Amino acid sequence: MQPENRSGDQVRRSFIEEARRAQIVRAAIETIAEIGYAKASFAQIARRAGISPGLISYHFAKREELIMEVMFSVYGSMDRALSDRTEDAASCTEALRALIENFVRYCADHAVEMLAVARIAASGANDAAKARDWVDRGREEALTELEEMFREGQRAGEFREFSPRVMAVSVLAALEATPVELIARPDTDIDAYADELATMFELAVRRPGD
Amino acid sequence: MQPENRSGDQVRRSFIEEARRAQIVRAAIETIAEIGYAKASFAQIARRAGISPGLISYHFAKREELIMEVMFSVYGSMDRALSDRTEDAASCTEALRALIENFVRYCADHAVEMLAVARIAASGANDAAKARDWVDRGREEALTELEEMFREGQRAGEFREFSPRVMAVSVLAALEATPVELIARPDTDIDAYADELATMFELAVRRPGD
Amino acid sequence: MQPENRSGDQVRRSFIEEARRAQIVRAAIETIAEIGYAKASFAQIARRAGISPGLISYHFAKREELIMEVMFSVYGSMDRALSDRTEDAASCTEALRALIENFVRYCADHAVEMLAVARIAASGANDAAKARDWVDRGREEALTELEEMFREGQRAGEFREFSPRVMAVSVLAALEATPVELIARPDTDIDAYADELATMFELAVRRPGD
Amino acid sequence: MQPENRSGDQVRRSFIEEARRAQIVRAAIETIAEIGYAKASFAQIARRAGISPGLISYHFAKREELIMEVMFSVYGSMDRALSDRTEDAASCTEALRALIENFVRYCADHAVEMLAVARIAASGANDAAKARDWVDRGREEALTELEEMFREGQRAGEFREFSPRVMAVSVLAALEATPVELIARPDTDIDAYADELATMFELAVRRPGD
DNA sequence: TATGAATGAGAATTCATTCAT
DNA sequence: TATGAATGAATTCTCATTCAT
Repeated sequence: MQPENRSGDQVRRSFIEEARRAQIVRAAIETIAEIGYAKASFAQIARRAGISPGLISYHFAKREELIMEVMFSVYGSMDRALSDRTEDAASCTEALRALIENFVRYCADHAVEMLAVARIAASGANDAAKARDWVDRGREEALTELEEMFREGQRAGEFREFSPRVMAVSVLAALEATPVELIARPDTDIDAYADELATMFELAVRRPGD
Repeated sequence: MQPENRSGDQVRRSFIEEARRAQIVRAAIETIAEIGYAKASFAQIARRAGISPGLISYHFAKREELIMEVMFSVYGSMDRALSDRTEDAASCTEALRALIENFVRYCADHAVEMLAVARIAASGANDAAKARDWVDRGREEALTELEEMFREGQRAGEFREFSPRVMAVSVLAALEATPVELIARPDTDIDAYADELATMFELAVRRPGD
Repeated sequence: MQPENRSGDQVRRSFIEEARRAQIVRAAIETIAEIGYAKASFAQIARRAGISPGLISYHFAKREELIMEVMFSVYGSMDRALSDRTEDAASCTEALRALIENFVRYCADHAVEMLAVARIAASGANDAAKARDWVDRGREEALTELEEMFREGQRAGEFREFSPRVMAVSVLAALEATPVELIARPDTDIDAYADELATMFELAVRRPGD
Repeated sequence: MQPENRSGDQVRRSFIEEARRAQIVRAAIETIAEIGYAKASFAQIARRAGISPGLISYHFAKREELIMEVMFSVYGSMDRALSDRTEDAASCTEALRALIENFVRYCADHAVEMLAVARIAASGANDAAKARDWVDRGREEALTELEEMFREGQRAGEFREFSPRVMAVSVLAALEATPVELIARPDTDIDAYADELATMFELAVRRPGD
């Protein structure tokens, strides 16, 4: 669901270095989710990680690199979680439901990460420009895949006639709105939420009368 | 669709001052929409307006005040545009369609403004905190109104049983996704887009079999 | 009690111009006394005078000029008030008492002006440098005159032996502390205050046993 | 002689950091004493300390914090120096003399510091407001203590009848005038100055005929 | 004369990044 | 590797002063 991975960053890194990088990325995610991108200075992130600000620069050449690592980390994990499970769908309707339910459940377990990347993408900061472009490309790919799925469902006579693009945009918007809602209302029944969403779009795409 | 207006800022302002303020607000909106909130410094905004950076401070006591004026300006105009037209709906279904179509058409005419306020709200910046709170309150009100509309439709037997909250969140998300889509694809047929969106949610809410 | 007057500012000024200048000087004095030198911007002074900030610059070439006019105005009036009355003293003791009592009474009537010039002199601001120098020269002259008075009293056998300089510094300090005290405690009985001060220094200077 | 010390700023600081802070405080004191509060910008202070302006902000969150540190530093040292020595006075007369002499001697050794805090207190600047309040409270306390001492001397029949308040104000004024005088006349004989001042006020307070 | 909008020169402050240790 | 002190660039904000009206 995301674009090509990190170009050619085939840098050999020791185990300990990888661990530090992961720790810093984790601290960055939490800090951004909690206080927002603009206030997530190296000082804040370092404080949360229990290290010194200089160490972040030691491990990441530029702030941009750290932010991109956040992206790779979050979307990598998300892609792994979602891709396994959407394959074996018997119909487009089932595939759509599976996609929505899996995504919502993933959000429930990773709301902080989702919030962090959303904040990065939304921030107009210079350091986040590359990340934003990357997210935008990823979003466009996701939209294309969704459109393709809708077109297939229409070809198969499973879905009614509608604009695959508008439907894709709306499904994606509804999905992306989930983390904020789950954080705002932590008591939300996840399965019910997922089912509501899936049902809503099932009704929106199915042939009338089916 | 937005919270109470500016408390008691009944400052008398000359015509020329009002014009300048409007010009600066306009330049701020365009700058934020184009290069993002974080990069929209006074220097950038002033450059676009063809004035000196100091003049912005001359007209707006704090950056926060400028940002709030952007909010008031955009949402004020939006409220005026949307409120007139949603009243006279014969049914909840019609009301929902009217709301969606009006909103989409408004977005088509004011995509830049909508993008700017979205970016302000998403920015974690300190100067935007008040604006973000204000938008959040407005969004919560909008959700409540939508939920109420759905509940009424359900009471009236017009809508099927579903979670008003999830539906409201999804409708709002789809609406809020519109400006980005319209800017990304300027050739989009607005009326078609609005109709697609309205139909989609009509099908999602109506009683099965109707 | 003050140094040579304004060097060569023999500018002819119309009556109306003099009136404006006086009005601005008055507003400056009140503003500085009330909110302090640092916050007494042209905007503040103009607001109090009911005019526009630009008009101050129209009448005073530099801020420094306005500040100097404040000085001339306050010390001019003070000199006039004090000089008339200290002449006809029969003894140094009487002269000292007359000086102290006259000064205290003058302070009581002009506390605001005295506070303003004190604040100007104490402010390290660039614009106040000339005024500060001028006050310093005036203070030095005043000290010299006091010292001379003490020496004369000592020569005449009226005063005990003491350091005229230390006594002069202390008398001046006590006098200069008066405005602040009178403003802090507006209910102070002026005549009693003046008498206390005069008596205190009479006892401090008189020959023991007298 | 000063109000309660810094509330609860028990921040752990490394040795090197403490040293830098002290160096900056020192540079601030000297700069303020030399060129005045208003001109003592971070740039000036940093130039004197041989560091970059940003480093001051690195060590002190706000300008106000630096200014308060100047206050704590100066008055802390002063309180330590004065409190030890005024306790064991056999009479009020002796206590008064001890107070005056100790203060003058302290001023002789710390004229620059005394000048700096006086300038801070006199500056109307916003950043100095807290310091000014603090000094004002301290001054009021000092006056109260002096008044109390005078009242006690009067009750004991040691002092004549006079207004303790006026005497306290005048003594404090004379003391506060000392640093300026000592800086203006560096050759002043300190012990003689102290003795003159003490004698002056002894004569002013003692019962006539004693 | 008078206005008040406009400028431009500082000011403090924030922060990624560097570097000596 | 790690620290955290230090730098320097960028930003907002303040104001005397200027200038078109």
